[in-house]
Amino acid sequence: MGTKERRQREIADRELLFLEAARDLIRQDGLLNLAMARIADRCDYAVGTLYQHFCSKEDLLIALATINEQNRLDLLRQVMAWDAPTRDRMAGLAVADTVFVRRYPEHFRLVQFAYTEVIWGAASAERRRQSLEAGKPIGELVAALVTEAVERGDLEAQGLKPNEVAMGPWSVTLGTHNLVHTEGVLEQYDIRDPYRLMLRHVHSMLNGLGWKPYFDPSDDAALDRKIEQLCSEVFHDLDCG
Amino acid sequence: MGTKERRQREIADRELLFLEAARDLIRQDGLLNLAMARIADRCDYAVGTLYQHFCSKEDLLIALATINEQNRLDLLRQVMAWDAPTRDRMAGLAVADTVFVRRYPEHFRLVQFAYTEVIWGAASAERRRQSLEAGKPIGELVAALVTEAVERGDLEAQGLKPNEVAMGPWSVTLGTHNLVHTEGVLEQYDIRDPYRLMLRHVHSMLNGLGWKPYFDPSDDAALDRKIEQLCSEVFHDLDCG
DNA sequence: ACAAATTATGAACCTGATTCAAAAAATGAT
DNA sequence: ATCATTTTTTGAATCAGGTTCATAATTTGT
Repeated sequence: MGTKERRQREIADRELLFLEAARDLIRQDGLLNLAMARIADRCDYAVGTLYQHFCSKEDLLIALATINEQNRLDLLRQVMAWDAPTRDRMAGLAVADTVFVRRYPEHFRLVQFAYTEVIWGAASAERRRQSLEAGKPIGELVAALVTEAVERGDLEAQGLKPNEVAMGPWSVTLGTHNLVHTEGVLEQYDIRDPYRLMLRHVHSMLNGLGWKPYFDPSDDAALDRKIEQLCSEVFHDLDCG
Repeated sequence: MGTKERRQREIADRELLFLEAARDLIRQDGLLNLAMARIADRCDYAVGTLYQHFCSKEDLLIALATINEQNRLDLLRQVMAWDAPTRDRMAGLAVADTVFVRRYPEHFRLVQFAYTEVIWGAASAERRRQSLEAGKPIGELVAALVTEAVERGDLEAQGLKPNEVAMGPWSVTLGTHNLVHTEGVLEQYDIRDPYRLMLRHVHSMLNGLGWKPYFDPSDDAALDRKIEQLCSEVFHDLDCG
């Protein structure tokens, strides 16, 4: 009795269809102008059908952020599987984010909004659970890398748990994404290439954490080489700017 | 003819009244449940009057975030005026934020929301201008500190402009505030004292930037002493946790 | 004390999210 | 293939809350 399964698959496909339509609309008209009716329209379904999948607009936004995070996870996994020193992989995770931003320009803006009390709180409990669940592997990935670095002698944990160490670079990247998406700020402070700067600052922090081998953040050519290497060895097919 | 001035003052006072009511309501019922009618109610004014001050709800949110930032600026200025090495003052700025959070628990959550495309884009151009304007002194303050540090030989800029250096610690603190306000995340990664960790990571980054004198981030007692010192010498009257 | 100008009011309006009764489609037993 | 039953889809109606604006109240100037 494959009918039920087919149906199941169709439903899942439709959910994806809605989310992709939402993504398109956000890219096209901005998050500000996203309307449920328009998403349904674009997919030639009635709004009621859309509500069969998402119990509210907020719910849909969390769902969208969540599948994006899953795509991001794929990228991070590739970096993790890279045959390179722990430090290069750690820095590589930040590079992966810059690549991801090019592919999903709206993602971190959406994240900033979606994980706000207002949106998060209005999503369904189940959806929130899924979202947290989807985030778990990312945390584990980074924690595993920290653990490996400690084991290999590249890093001293100095009393911090892996997650606590990870929170350092994490806050740098998250903070940067935020600054990038806060209009007017970069212009005001005349910061031209925030993501390049992010990579430098990540390296400064890794240096500060004593994560070996030391890397000179002011060596632009070396940074270029690292990025180039990662892109050719890991992101074969992707736009590395 | 002081009548006009008095009137002016009354208007300004009322604006503050509205903003404080909004702040109270946010603390009480959450940003999610903030309603314009309720703000007006609580102040015993009609909604129309509220709209005489703020052309939209988003406008009000930006205004609230802006006056909060001005209060934050006061705190940061105190740190800047502290008679201490540049590095202590830099780290002190982060400590100031932790103090500020205790006083205005909703602020960074509000900021995260308000500076989102959706809210920012719906506020009036004038309000946005004011908000950027209000943020300027904070940037200048930090930039001035970086410049001073370079002049005193505490720090090598290594080709970065003051603002670009400042973006390092800035992203760490901003990122941390974000993590703190993203529900479920700290629990999931079992991070108990994010702001303490933030201070450690700020120090790691300052070490990584080569900002002298070196400070051992794993020395808990030393960190406590620094915090204690700042609180007694600068924040006499404030709750330093 | 009065006309003109300013300001405050809140019911009505409007937008867009959400619901739900009715219609359509799918299922499955005969 | 037919029909009763169940499931799914539909979109007009409802609802919530932000916003407007004609009217009322107040202030100002003479």
